[in-house]
This record gives sequence, structure tokens and C-alpha cells, in this order.
Amino acid sequence: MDQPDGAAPAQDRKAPATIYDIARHTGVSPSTVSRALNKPGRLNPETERRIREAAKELGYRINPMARALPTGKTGTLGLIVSDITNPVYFDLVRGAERVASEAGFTLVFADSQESSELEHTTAERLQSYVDGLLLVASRLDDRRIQELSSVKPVMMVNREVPGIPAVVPDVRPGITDALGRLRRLGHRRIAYLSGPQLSWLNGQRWQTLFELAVEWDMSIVEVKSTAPTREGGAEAFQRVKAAGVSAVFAYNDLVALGLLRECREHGIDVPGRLSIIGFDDIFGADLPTPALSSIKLPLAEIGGKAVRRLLAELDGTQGGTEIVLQTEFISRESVAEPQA
Amino acid sequence: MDQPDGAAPAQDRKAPATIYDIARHTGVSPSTVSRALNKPGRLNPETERRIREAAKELGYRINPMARALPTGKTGTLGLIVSDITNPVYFDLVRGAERVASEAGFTLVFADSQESSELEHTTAERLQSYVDGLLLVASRLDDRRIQELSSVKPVMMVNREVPGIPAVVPDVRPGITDALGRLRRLGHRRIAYLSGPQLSWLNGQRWQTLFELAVEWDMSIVEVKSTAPTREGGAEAFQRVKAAGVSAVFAYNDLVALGLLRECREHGIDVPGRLSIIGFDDIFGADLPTPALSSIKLPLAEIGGKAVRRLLAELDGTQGGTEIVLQTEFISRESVAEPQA
DNA sequence: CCCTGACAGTCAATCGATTGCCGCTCGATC
DNA sequence: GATCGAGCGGCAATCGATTGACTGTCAGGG
Repeated sequence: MDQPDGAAPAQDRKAPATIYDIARHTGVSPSTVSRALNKPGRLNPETERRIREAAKELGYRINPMARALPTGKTGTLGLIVSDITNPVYFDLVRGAERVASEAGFTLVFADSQESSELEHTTAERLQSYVDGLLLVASRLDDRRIQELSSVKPVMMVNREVPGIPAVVPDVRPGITDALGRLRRLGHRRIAYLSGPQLSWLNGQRWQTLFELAVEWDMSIVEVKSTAPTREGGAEAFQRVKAAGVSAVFAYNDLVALGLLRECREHGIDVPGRLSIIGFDDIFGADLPTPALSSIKLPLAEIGGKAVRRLLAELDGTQGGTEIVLQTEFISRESVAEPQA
Repeated sequence: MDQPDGAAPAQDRKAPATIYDIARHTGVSPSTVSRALNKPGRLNPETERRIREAAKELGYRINPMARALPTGKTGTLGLIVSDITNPVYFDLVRGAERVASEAGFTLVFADSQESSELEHTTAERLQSYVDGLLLVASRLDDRRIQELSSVKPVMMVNREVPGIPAVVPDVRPGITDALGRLRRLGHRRIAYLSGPQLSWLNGQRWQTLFELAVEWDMSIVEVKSTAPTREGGAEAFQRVKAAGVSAVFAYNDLVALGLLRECREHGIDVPGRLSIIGFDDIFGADLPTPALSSIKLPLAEIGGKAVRRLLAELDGTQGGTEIVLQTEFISRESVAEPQA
């Protein structure tokens, strides 16, 4: 501290109490204090009580850094998402946060702005702080993820990587339901407005749609979008229109929302001329007119389960297999039978 | 580690390299390594080069815990928001994150679920991890905040507390513009659908509206909402309707959105019969029909500035006074002249 | 009466990095 | 040629908590 004396800038902070203070206060040794606080029952109940009391009195708060040094455990988990401004992550983050703090863990949180490079940097930086990492919809390649996981436990969310534990949704139920509905309404030719090539979920969605469409004898085309955002959706409008389909699935609700808005602006009737279905059922999907139909992920549950699973991994109680959660089709106004 | 031998649960993680490894590798002492890495120029350039090289080669990553112990600095900032599922925090969080990571700091992030109690617990827990705390729209009372700030630096965002540095918006420009517009359109009787009593911004908004309305000779009433959410807004519909006003400001966009939807469902024409204006201009405000007008906060900027200011506080270069940022009225379809 | 062992508490090493102080070397200065 | 000081690097203490090994005590069993 090189503060100019006499001119302490802010109020002076009192140094926090340590186990040494408590030890002095109660006339025992620091190691006894440590045990009193961490290994209930190891000590004489009376001694333990006295120590606990003194700790309370002195306002003792454990110093996590100091503890982390010998134990190697920080009590902290890292969560990296691809884009924090995507509402889809709300519930996921909250679910994760809840479970983590119930378990006495702290969540550290970062976003990679859809950049694989930035994600890597961030992951490495975070890794030295945390006990384990949650990678949500990671854009990293398998090798890099495996590297990361050779340093500290890594849990994948919404993505699968060989050898790495994961919590993922099963997109099939939701898609089956949605596509079935379209089919019954009379749609025969549909499009998939796709997302980032590096997105595992994008692959899943396309794959599943494709297989089902083929199986049900519907025709399907992929239309590429430039970005998984509202802008990306809007920008793809002409290509979707040109594809001559009666219904379109969009990679996610942001894209769907962008497309929907653009349709309206160009006087394309939704759902009359084009039915639109998004994925994720984010905040706001129900706001536009027509309200957007979407295939919903149980995000909060995914976040919670992912943390729980990572926590289990941490103390060796590994869950083993991968966890899969179901999706659900939320039908709103953006779907109807195609105009003759 | 009490792993059952022979059955190592996951792949074994290699211990990360330390300065001791580097020291051995290059034949110098650990302290020299430390200096090479932290005090460029202090050492013989050649020695420094060799050490840096070895560090790179061994994949050395500093152990933040170990560093934090002697220095007391963790390189980490805590950010607590009242409700992470409120889209208003997106940009704020992202702005904060960006500045923090540019400065080599890591953001730890938590939400208090609108609970003052939970916020307090969280703040205390976080405080032992971080160098400083950012409290966004805190629901804590002044005394508790001052307590927190006597332990480690605290920066208030969207709230003022005596003696604590803050970054806040000036709601006046946006409100003036919006209210002026209403007045010119012919509105004379307006309502404010208020938010949480503990919210400082809620107070600011009401105060400012009230003063301006009085000054401009418009009548104004406060209608209470039960929660600062869409549900809260919907739930207040009857009370707003009963108030017999031609325009309403809502505490935030979530509330406004809820109210807007409910109006539509009850066949109340917006903006014909009722003009609605929200605050924050969150994601989705432009989605409904009619699109919601809103008074926008420069959230990303607020987040960034708050972090910068806290960082300055940390190394004594305190900015001194409080930072105030301007608001802006975003006019959309939910505002029109009142029906005769 | 001695031994065993449970129990309570202490000692001291350790985690990884930082830093004040010291010592050596060497060239410049008087 | 002795002295001084700058430059370079090492020694060892320190931050706060954890933990294996150890000591001393006391009760109960053989």
C-alpha cells in the first residue's frame, strides 16, 4: 500500500478476522480452530462451541483463497455461454445459479460473444479460478475441449463431445410434435433456416428435421442464415421467400423473430402464406402478432442438472452417462394451414 | 484425494506448472521467476527472456489463489443484480464484462431474486472472493450497504446511497421528452404504474414525473403494481383502467408489456384509448403490436462506466463524484393522441 | 498394575506467489 | 587502488488455512 499518508482515500477497511485471531481469543491453536469449523465432532463439544462463538463474535469469514491453496478447491464453478444477450440463457443461468449456491458454490460467469477464439481465452482464464467448467453451446472444437478437460473437469451443455460428460436436450419430441402438426395442417414443403455451423444444436435440429421429413415424405431445404440473431433472421427473408415453402423452422427464436418481423414488413402473411416455428421459446416469443410458435427447451432444468452433475463429478461420484432432457412444442399463432 | 486406487474416476489431471518448476528448469530461484514475470526490466533481459520462454514452454498459468494470499488482490469483481431474468440487465452485464476483462479482471455474477435478504447473503459470500462489489439496483437498506463498503469497495449502479460512489442515469431528459410529447398530443391526465418501493429508480421515476406533471399542469396518479414483471403489469390492468387516464407510464418495460397485453385481451385500444410508455427499452419492447414506447437507459455504458470507476477506486485513483448518464425517449406505436 | 485405545489438542509442513533485505560482481570515480 | 553504487539475483518470511503425525490424558480391560 503506497497511500499518501494522512490522506487515506476512502474509509479504511478493517482487516478481516482470521483463524489466528480466533485462536488467540479462545486460547487454542489455529489448527484447533480449523478443525472446530470444518470437522464437527472431532473436538470436545465445549471447545467447539467456544470457538464457534468466538468466530461469530469476531465476524469471522473464511478466506477462500487461503483455503484454496492447500486444498486446491475454490468452491467456484465457471459458466461460459456463447452470447449473454440471448434471452435463451436466462433460465439456464438462473437454474445453474440456484443449484450452485444451494451447494455452497459460487458461479463465475462469462460470455464468448460467439467467438471461438474468445471462448478459448476465457475458458483458460477461468480455469485457474474454478473447480470445474460448464460450457454451454460451446463453439470450440473437440480437441480443445478435451484439452481443457485434462486440466479440470468440464461439463458440456447443449453439446456432445466424445469422452466429456454432457447435459443435452432431446430435440426429437418437440420436433416430432411440431412437424406432425404442420403435416396434418397440409404442409408438404418446409425449410430450415439454419444457425451457426459450429453449433451442435443446430446440427441436431437439422438432422432430426431432415430425417423426419424424409420419413414422412415431406420435402425440406436448408436455408443458411448469417447470424443467430434477429438481424440474421431478417436478412434471410428473401432467401426463405425464394425457397417457395409453406413453413419454416428457424434455428432459434431470435432468428424466427427477425424473419417474422421482416415478413410483416414485406406484407407476407404469417401464418397464412408462411408458418414460422422457432426454437427455445425465449422471453418475448409470445409478444409479436402473430405470436411465435416454438420448441421449448427445459432450460432451467438443464442448467440445474448440469451443475449437479458437475458437482458430482468433482467428488468422484460421477453420474456416468449423459443426461438427456425432453423438448416440447409450444403452439402459438404463427402456425396455420397453408393457403391454397 | 481419497480416490479408490486402480479406479481413477476420470482421466487424471496433470498438476499445473508453478514458478518453482520454471525456476528448476532455468536454474534460477523462484523469486527471480516471479520478478521476471511481474516486474519487467528489473532483471537481466537475457534472464528474463529465458524465464518467459520456459514459462511458455511449461504452459505456466499463474495461480490466482496463491497470488491473492500475499497481495490481498484477487483480480475479481462481483456483480449483483436484482433479477437476472429481466432483460434489462443484458447489456449492462455485457458492458461490465467487457471492461472488466479488458482490464484483466474477472466478473463474478449473481442475482438476488428481488430479495433483500438473499442479496445480503450473496453480497457477503461474494465479498470474500472479490476485490470490489457492484450492486445494481440494490434492494438493501443504506446501513447494510455502508457495512459492506466498510469491508471492501462497493459501487452502486442505478441507486444512490450517501457516501457510496455510484453510477446512475438521469431520468429527467427521457421523461421530459416523453411527457412533453404526451402533452403536445393532448394528454392531460396520466398515471404512473409504480414498481418496488425499495427501488431507487422507481422513486426517481415517480418523483420526476410528478414534478414535471405538476409544473406542466397535468394531473398524475400513482397506481401500484404487485411485482415488476409482466404478470405484475397484467394484474394491474383493472386499476389502471379504473384510474381513468389517457396515458400511463409503467415502472419498467416488463410491467408495460404485461399491461399492454392485458389491454389487448380486454379490447382496450392501445394507443387509441390508452397510451403506454415503459422504461429501459429492453429486448422485445419493439415486438408487440403496437410496439412499446420506452425511455431508454444507456445500459452497456452504465455497466462499463461502473466497472471502470470501481477499478479506479481500487487503486486509489478515485473519480470522486458520481457519474450520471442520460436517458432517451424511444417513441414507438404505443403512444398517440387520446381519443376524443 | 500395565497395556490399549479413544479422545482432545498441538506442531509443523505445505500449498504458490510476493517482496523487503541482503550480497555479490563489476565498472566508474577520485 | 580503495570506494561507491548500480545491476542482478537469492534468501527467507509471509499471506490464511489445512492436515498428517504426534503428545498427553484418562478410562476400561485383562
